[in-house]
Amino acid sequence: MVYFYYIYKVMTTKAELTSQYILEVVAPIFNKNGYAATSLSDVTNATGLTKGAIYGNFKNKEDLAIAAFMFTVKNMMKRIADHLSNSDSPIEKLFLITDFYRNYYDYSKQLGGCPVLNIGVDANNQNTLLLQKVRYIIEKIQDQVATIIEDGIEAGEISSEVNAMKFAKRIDTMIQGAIFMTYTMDDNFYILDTMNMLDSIIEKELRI
Amino acid sequence: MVYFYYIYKVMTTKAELTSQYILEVVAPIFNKNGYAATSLSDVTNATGLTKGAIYGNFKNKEDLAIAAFMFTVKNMMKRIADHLSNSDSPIEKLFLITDFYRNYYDYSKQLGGCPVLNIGVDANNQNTLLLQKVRYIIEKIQDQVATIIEDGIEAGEISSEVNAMKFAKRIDTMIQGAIFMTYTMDDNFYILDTMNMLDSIIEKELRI
DNA sequence: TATTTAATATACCAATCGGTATATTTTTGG
DNA sequence: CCAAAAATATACCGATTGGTATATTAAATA
Repeated sequence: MVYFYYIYKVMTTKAELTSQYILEVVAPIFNKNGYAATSLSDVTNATGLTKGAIYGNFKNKEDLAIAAFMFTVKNMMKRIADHLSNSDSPIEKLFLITDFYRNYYDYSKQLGGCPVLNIGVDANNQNTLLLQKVRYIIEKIQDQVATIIEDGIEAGEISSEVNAMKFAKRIDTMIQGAIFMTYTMDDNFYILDTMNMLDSIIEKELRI
Repeated sequence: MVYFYYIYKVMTTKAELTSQYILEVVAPIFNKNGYAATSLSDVTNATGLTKGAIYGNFKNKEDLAIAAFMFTVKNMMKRIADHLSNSDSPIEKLFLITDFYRNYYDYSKQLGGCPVLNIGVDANNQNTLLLQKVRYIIEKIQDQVATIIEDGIEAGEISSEVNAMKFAKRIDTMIQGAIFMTYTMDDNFYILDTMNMLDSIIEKELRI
């Protein structure tokens, strides 16, 4: 069998290539179904591999689920970072965040839904390790938003009276609520309306 | 065995009494764990009953899960209705809603979490019947909030320029986001901060 | 190309899954 | 209190669960 050697050189082993492939295929399934509702048959059927291959690359089901969550989240956060690179202005970056989430319903469907929402709810009172990962990601996202706001204050774009972290948490909370409602009701109104609302809040309460 | 006959007269059959008992015990378990992660052993262990009793009162696992969800939601909505009866003023009722949710974290923990959030996420792409029930409840809640706003407009308490349904959806979206964040991060800040925010929005954008 | 090593497939494990047919017990109405 | 009916318990079903030990195959090295 022939591999892409330039990738192969970076990945070094075939198992790492297989691990990557497994995650690509399996991540949306775990994200969509949740941990308990995803069986190893689902995994082997979707990948076309056997249990031997799966357990050769991942310690157990939990290990695979965690890796799948991190895989999805890293892709998503890279995508957001790319989008935010479209402006150097902190306040414009905030508008780019709402802009990103206006297309989030279509985009996240490919991932099997919003990983933070789905795994956050699924792991609560179920899987401690997975829940820890979700919390870590939420904190990371909020830190990044808070940093943008602080940069905006330093740059003189945003009022210095704003509590950056508190505001970042508010933005995050409203976005997650909108995502939940849009998915549950299958209605993009919630995301679009919330992003409009957030834009006007940023305009009124943040901009100097 | 001796029953409470005054209840017994209302309930007529012993099976209905048992059904009620099963739901009381099982509803928090389904709400906490989700459908797939709740097994019939969980149900029989928690109730101290056997499969015969469970399947004598409910058609199957799905039927039981739906009944459990409706049981929790009806209790919750009665509780909200009771709380809102503390005022006759529509705008005061809106403040009573945020007031209710300020204590929601502690209260809903007894239920095994927020049923709308938990089952909404769990049933998405998994259980069609259950998802339909969740949607029905969300619409019902939003209709009730919209009616309060419309009553407020009629009573001259709320600006007539407000789109009642749109505003009700916004309130609902923000509350659900706050609940998700508070549960996932195990931090009541999100609910408390969001309720403060909602209060000031009601004050600024609704009150005449 | 031969040999070692890594990766995957196969076959199997006990335990548990949701569900059911039937036996037993409990409750009900006369 | 007794017979009929309702409700619950028991014992079982095939299928599937996550996981593993071992056999086989593919890949890397020399």
